[in-house]
Amino acid sequence: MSIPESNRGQKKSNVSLAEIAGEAGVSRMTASRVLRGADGYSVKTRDKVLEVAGRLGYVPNRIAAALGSEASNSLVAIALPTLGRELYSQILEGLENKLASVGYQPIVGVVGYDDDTEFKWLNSALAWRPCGLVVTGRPRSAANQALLSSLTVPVMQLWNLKADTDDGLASTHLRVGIDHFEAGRQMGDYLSSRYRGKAGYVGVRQADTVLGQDRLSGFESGYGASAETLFLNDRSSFYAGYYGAEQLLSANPAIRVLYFLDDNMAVGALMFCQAKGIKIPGDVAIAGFGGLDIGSVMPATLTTTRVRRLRVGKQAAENLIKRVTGVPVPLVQDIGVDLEKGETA
Amino acid sequence: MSIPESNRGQKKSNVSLAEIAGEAGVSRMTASRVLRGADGYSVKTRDKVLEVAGRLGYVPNRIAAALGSEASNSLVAIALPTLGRELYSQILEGLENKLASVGYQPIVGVVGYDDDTEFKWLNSALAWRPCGLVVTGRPRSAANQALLSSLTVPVMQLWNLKADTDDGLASTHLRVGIDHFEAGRQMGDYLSSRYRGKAGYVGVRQADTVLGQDRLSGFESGYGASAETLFLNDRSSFYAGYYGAEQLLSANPAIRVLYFLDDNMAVGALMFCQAKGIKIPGDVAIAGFGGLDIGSVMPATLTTTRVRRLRVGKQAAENLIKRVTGVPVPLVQDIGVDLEKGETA
DNA sequence: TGCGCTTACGTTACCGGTAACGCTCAATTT
DNA sequence: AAATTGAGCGTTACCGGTAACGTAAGCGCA
Repeated sequence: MSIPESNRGQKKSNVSLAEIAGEAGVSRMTASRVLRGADGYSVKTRDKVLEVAGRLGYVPNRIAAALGSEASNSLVAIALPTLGRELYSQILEGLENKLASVGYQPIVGVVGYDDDTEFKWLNSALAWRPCGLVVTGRPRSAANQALLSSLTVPVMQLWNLKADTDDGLASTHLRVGIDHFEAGRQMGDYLSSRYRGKAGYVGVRQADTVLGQDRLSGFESGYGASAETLFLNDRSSFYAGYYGAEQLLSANPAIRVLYFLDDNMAVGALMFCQAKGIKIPGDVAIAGFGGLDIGSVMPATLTTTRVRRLRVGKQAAENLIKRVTGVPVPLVQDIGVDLEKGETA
Repeated sequence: MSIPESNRGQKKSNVSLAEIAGEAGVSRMTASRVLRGADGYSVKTRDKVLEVAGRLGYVPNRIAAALGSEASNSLVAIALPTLGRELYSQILEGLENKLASVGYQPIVGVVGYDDDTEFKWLNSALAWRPCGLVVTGRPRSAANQALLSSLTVPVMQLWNLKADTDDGLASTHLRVGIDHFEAGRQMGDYLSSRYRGKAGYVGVRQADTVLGQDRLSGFESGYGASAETLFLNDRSSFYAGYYGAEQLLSANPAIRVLYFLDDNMAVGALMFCQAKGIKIPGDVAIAGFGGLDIGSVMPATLTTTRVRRLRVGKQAAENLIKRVTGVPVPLVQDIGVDLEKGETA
């Protein structure tokens, strides 16, 4: 079964274990052992097999391997609400970095905040029998809760740490992220130490889901007063912040402190105030969340909560893989945040 | 806190075709036909099989399907240089949207601009026998060129349209993206119609690769003069633009027009100029590339080249899938760009 | 010399699907 | 009435690996 001389180096994906074995004069099983780095072969055999595999350009077939032994699937399914903004795309970068470094491959899905989309995606992703699943923590429909709870593969819940939000994840599911209530509380606390007066908050709502509710609650708790709120039916964006600030401030001129869902919006608001001659932080103090790069080059550096997004992804991947491979790992891991005291508040 | 052996539970998805078939009183093959939507069964049989599959919560095993028929792999491997910034993450979002809508799954890899990383990733991704491959067009090492050229699955080259850049992609490979030379030329042309004087350009270099070279060439061609250039060994960022503008302007005070690798950097430069009291566009005109959202809320709207990033991804996925399924498709497709005449130039 | 233990393999039986082909039987054609 | 057809379904043989088990040769040791 040797490959004709003329075919060398072509059609890589046609080279199978059987061909390697034939060329090397051993059984398929022996070739398999050598190529997997299992033991049970002599140095001579190993060298011969590796030589042939290298010469023929053998690429192992993970599909067959995965079918053959249920345990050897190295696919990790990752569902993210969105990718277009820095937050989740950097988390994904962290996830991918770590996964790739230990030989795993991510299957990625963008499922928004819609239960139905998520449900469908989960089903098609599970058809690949991933060895692990990554989702973001959030309230879920009963169907999705049931599906996630019925799984035997490890599930990692990203970003949201709180277990008591009704996210339908069983207590065996892993969590890596931050405590959003605490992040909001910290910011509210800091602002209340420097300013008095009415607080305002601008966030967004997507598919009937209000994003960042825990942070808002924490903020109000820390600030010691409830905030005037405005929820835009939109994605978070610079423009949403610009527009939101305009709306909220004109409706509530007494607002002294403005908190935002994230830095994109806070920067937009900053631009709005700058355009309108509203003094920051003299007239209105502004705070965001996330610690995006843009904050650091603004005319006034943004007061925000810095989150190590790459780190969240890496740690999530690491813990998930540990669980997959049977290494003990903490159920919940808090990455923590840093309050960035900028010039806008 | 750690739960070592919780992996041991019952497998939810061990419902196999055989069980469905048994329950429904038909052969595996018939159940397979029904579940795949192939033909060759009666309405009665179909209803029975579907009922059983629904009741037992059958999730098809794509791994087995892919092994069984070489053609049925619905995995698409996607290699991106980075994910943290808006550009590639939005392209990925577009890719994923389209792929998911037609039942395909993306396997994602972040390979930077390093040939070795890309080579390793390609090999591990190919082990999943994807039905298509997406990479970004750029100069490649001989090994990577050879690998890509030896493949029998369709390859989609993203972003860079030019065929004559030494990217090692065979002429059968698909391309979707924009003409970067033309985009630069257009901008240079526009700026030369409004300003005279020395031009400057700030870009970045990563892993010995100068990014956006074609745009720079086009820009110089359109502007009618070569530019003072500065290449930072860094990722593109607001801060890089801030710093780059500072460096280049102090070294060449005569610069009248500043062009940047992308909008992130242009915005950073804008901030620098604003901080230093340099009038825009009175003293220096600034132009970026990409059309990021941030540009539209700046105190002065950014002059830039708008690119529909989501569209690039969607179209790339669409063309690739067409090729995979044998539908005729243009080899090269230009998404086009729009010159955005803002207030900074 | 015979017994057990290793080492280094080979054999067999799957994993869960699908392609290819074959069979049956009722409806239609000749 | 015999021949032809095709819808509907079953059988067989894989796909390319891996787990589990079997076995022959070599070695130490009683």
